[in-house]
Amino acid sequence: MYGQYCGLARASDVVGERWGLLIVRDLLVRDQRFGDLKRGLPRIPTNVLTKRLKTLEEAGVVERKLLTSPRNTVVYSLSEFGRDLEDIVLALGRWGAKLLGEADLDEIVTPESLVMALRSTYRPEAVGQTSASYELHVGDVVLHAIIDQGKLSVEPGEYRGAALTITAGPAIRAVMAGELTPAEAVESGAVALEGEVTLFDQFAATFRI
Amino acid sequence: MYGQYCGLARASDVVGERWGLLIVRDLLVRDQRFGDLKRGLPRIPTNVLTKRLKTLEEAGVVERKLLTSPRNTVVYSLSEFGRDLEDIVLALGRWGAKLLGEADLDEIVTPESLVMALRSTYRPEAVGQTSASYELHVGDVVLHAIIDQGKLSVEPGEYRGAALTITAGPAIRAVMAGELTPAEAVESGAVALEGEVTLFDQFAATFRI
DNA sequence: CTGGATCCCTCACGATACTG
DNA sequence: CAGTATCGTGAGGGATCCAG
Repeated sequence: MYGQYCGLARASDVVGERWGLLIVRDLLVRDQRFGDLKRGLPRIPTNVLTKRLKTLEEAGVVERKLLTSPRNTVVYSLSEFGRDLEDIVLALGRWGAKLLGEADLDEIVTPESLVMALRSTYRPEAVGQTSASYELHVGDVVLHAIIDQGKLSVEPGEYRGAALTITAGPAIRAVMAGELTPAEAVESGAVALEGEVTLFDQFAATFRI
Repeated sequence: MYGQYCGLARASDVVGERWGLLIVRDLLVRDQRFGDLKRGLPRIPTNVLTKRLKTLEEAGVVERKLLTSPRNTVVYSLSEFGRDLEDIVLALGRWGAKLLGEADLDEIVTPESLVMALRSTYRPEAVGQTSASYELHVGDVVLHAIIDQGKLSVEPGEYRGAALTITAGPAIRAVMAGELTPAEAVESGAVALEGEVTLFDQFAATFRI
């Protein structure tokens, strides 16, 4: 399509089209059904989603699995080749995060986007070999991050027993970008804490744009 | 444009549009004038190139410089922020290289694409602390790679005094992918060597898809 | 209800010609 | 050389509809 015999051109063909990498992002968090993807990417037309999934499948990035367990449904899953995109998606998300200012009013945050945001901004050197656990609420989105001896796991959903529960709006980005100190964020009411509130400083140091 | 408050979505806005990353690729090799970019990307319409350059400039990825030295001309150059894309472009090119089969007849190889191909497939562990220098000819494209104590430099153009000069077609990919042994490639005439021909084995081990 | 297919409209892209 | 102008086409956006 670009007329170039070049790896980057081939990659652009497969995952460089509109919506392509966002679909991969969501699949990196967990397997998804068609409707899940549509819910996570509300602005994508269904015909485009269908087309992208077909392209990705033909390129060996995505696998289409038929589930018979509850009833016949389709699940989309990344192949091993597709999973190789993880570091690239994380790096590109980290790069693009520097372009994030305030959120537009019509912009949403999804569980998948936030999970990848935390995974991409994680700084192992900030935590050393310590451990911690956070439950994060941003709007309706709930996810949790567990750091076990320096190893990070971020997943969607609640985590009972999190050491610290953080409730915030998109302003959480300002904290992660260092534009707002943790103390200021709490004071202004932009962030609410529950649990070991002193851990919030560590959170802000651990996830950094 | 995607309705998501997400770093990856912002990155897709800026460099994810058609031709975007290929323009960045070419600028990673060297500063380029409008005509240089057009020559390196023959299939891009000039109005699209104009638009992309404007988008990239507004995002702070590209800087537009006015040269007065020979005469008034414009040169496009990556900003520091734009240079941060280097590892991502290399990784994505490496990933996409796995999708490269035979070249289509209408596909071209440019100096920029080949330079980045070598940079992205370089395996430092294959050379250790040794040194070597290669001049590579693929079609009309000439470039050279110099490895000095394990440190790689790949640039367009000739290099007088290269230890080994390699002349090949797109089949050089098959060697780098391990589908063709260096010996087979030479025997079949797909690759011609000049200089320290025994170095070709090392070349094939050093640049690996 | 899920997993799409279809329709229609718009706009971005592609090709080419032209200008300061 | 560095774009701008014009115009045709195809892909994307949005809503609705349909089959299992």
